[in-house]
Amino acid sequence: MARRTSSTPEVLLGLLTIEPMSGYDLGQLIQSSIHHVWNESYGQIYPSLKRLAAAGFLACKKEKQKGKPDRQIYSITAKGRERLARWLAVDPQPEVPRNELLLKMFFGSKASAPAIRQYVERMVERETAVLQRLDVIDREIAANPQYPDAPYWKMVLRFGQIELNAHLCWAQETLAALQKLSTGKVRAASGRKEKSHASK
Amino acid sequence: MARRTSSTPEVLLGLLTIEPMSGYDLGQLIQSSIHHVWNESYGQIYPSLKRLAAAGFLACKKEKQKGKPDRQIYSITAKGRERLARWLAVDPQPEVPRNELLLKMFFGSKASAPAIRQYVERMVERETAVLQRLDVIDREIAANPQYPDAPYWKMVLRFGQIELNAHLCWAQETLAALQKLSTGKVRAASGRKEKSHASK
DNA sequence: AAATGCATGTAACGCGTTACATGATTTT
DNA sequence: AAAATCATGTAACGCGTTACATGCATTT
Repeated sequence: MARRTSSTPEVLLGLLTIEPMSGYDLGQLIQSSIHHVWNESYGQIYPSLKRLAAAGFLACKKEKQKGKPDRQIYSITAKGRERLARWLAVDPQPEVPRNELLLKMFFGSKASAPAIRQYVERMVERETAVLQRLDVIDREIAANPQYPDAPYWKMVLRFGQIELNAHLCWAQETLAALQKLSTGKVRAASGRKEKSHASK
Repeated sequence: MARRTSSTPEVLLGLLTIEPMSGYDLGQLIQSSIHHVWNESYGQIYPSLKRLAAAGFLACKKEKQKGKPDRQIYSITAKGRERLARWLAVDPQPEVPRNELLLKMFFGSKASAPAIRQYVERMVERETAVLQRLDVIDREIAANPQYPDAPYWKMVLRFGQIELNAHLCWAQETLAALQKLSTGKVRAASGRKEKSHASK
């Protein structure tokens, strides 16, 4: 019966080791830091925080604001740190791969040649943009060496840079192969026409 | 309210363009072909096939077997091919990234140094093994050039090879960085001890 | 005698996104 | 006047895995 496998509570615990924050802050921080590695929506964040606080992994202080609703500021407890440590001691499990681009390419002969080329070109656009964003993050990390996790953040960042560059290499190779494939087909077709009387 | 985004029906339609098959066959085929790109469990496959057949995207023939239960052989219909083509004409959407290894590394300072090294070493073991499996698949594709999708299968395969090699490069770099980080810490700690009287 | 494989399927459950609700403040 | 931002939260729904059920045949 589908035992729990989600890391959502641990992400929140981990980010709250940086400093106490509200659910809204956590959502913002996820967007600006680990967005390329992990994602959480508010629909997950708020209920998770409540459960974690109820179980004693987090403490919650209400911060009153004029006009705006109260901010619920959560901070990690000793119990929460223990849970985070237990989770970090377990080897990370590989994700189930789900790559829609590759899936569609796998059925390439059923798609149009321009459509497939566009799959790859769009991917190049997307990932080139991400690479540029990683450069910005790189400078942010370099500017904040006071955080004890900074060297690890750098390693995570390097993963993204190396992987995305590899993807771009693949894209170049693939666009060339697609080109060859379509010209090859055209030539074979016109060749068949020209000497169709000689076939078989 | 969470409109449908799953590609499960289309995977099944796509694989059934190769040849008519049963749900069990499809499960086996997924394991042996696109397992590194996409995954489906029987709990998804069987109900999906039923729905697709009920909607006219697939036809179903019962094949009686002695002893064993009947095999339900599904084949794609013209309507099914249209649906597949419509799906292939839409640009693939990038997946939401969820990489537990990188997530745990992000919180590296809260984990033990040996644990983190092990994250990376285990990944190297896993992905090295996958690279070898891809080599086997490579030879299988080369031995079966009669399938019209074979050139595309090769491109998908190349993606895996290039990406995994990039991961292994990152792993080398990261293991070296982790080494430096821990020796640096040890030196700083022993340095502090030796001239603690001089500190601050 | 017990375990594994073939082959089909259903039920339960956890996960995660999206949509919606609220309400004040600030910006356009 | 309308839209966006801050800030919190809930409800509905689809997705996907796991566990279970069945039953015969073959293997250990």
